[in-house]
Amino acid sequence: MKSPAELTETFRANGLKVTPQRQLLFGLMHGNTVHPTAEALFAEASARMPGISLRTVYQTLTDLASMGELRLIDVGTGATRFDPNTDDHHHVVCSSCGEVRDVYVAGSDRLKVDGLDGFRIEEASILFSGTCVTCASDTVSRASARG
Amino acid sequence: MKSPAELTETFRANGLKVTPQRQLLFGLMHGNTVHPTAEALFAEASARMPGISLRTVYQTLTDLASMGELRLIDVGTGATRFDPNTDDHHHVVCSSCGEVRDVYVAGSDRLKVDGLDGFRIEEASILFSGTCVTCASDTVSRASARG
DNA sequence: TGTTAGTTCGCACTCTTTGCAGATTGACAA
DNA sequence: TTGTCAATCTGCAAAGAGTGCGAACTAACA
Repeated sequence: MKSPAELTETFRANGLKVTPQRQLLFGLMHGNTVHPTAEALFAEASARMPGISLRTVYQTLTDLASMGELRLIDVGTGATRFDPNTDDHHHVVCSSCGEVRDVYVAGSDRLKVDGLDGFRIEEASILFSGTCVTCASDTVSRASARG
Repeated sequence: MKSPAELTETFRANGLKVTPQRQLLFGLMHGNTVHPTAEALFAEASARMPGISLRTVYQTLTDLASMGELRLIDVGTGATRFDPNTDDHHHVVCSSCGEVRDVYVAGSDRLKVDGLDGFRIEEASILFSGTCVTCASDTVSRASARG
């Protein structure tokens, strides 16, 4: 995703207005690596700008996504997550706490794939799931406590 | 997924009852390759057993999934889809009509993956998305019709 | 400073799925 | 065949995640 300053340019160039709400969201998303949900972003935004609406958060996020400035990701935890990293990458999700991290995969061009006949493929996404360190150690702690 | 007869055994062995509703759903899912949603299955079931409730469809599907007899898949089209194919496989979804097909991938063990440090990975799923033949030809037809 | 088109916000509403509780009914024993 | 009891079924309410809409507001530019 571009920097807040660049996005300001881009928005104006596209006939879109740059409002305080949008600037706030540009800032909250820029360099954000936690893959927040709209609700999480709304909480952060509300802390800095009381009164901002969840509707506006969804609106702006959708706009950014349709401009290709951020990616919508669905890791199966219910709510869509937003990722300002537009590099070619994939994700890993902790099935316990839902934490999401970026994953880079090389060599996918050498995979032998069977069953795509008839499809014109536009995208391939790989989602790893497992347990993050924090949740793994929590489990160990609880196990020790139990026995 | 096991055959309806085998599932009957398994259910009884696990202290679960085999009701007409469940038998119907066993039959509808066995060998089913369309990856139906609960709603779609409910429609089929209703045609054969008027009065069956959507709640029961969800219940039974969830039971089968927790017994490992079918997989819950989320291709980002809104509703969860159910897959009786429990082989190690992946999926491709048509971004236009939502059709889902099974895909077999070999060589994934040779991928170079960066970013999984700290995670104990339990699963990796690959989701291809693109346009199916039907939708591709529809697009062509419409384009021709337009001129 | 005025005009106007783009925005914001809140509310109602859709969609998918789950929780609950009373009415039913398999499964097994007598 | 009958009885018992836990498992099930069904309908309805409700939760979570988004989206459509319209009135009030405001950024952008003349």
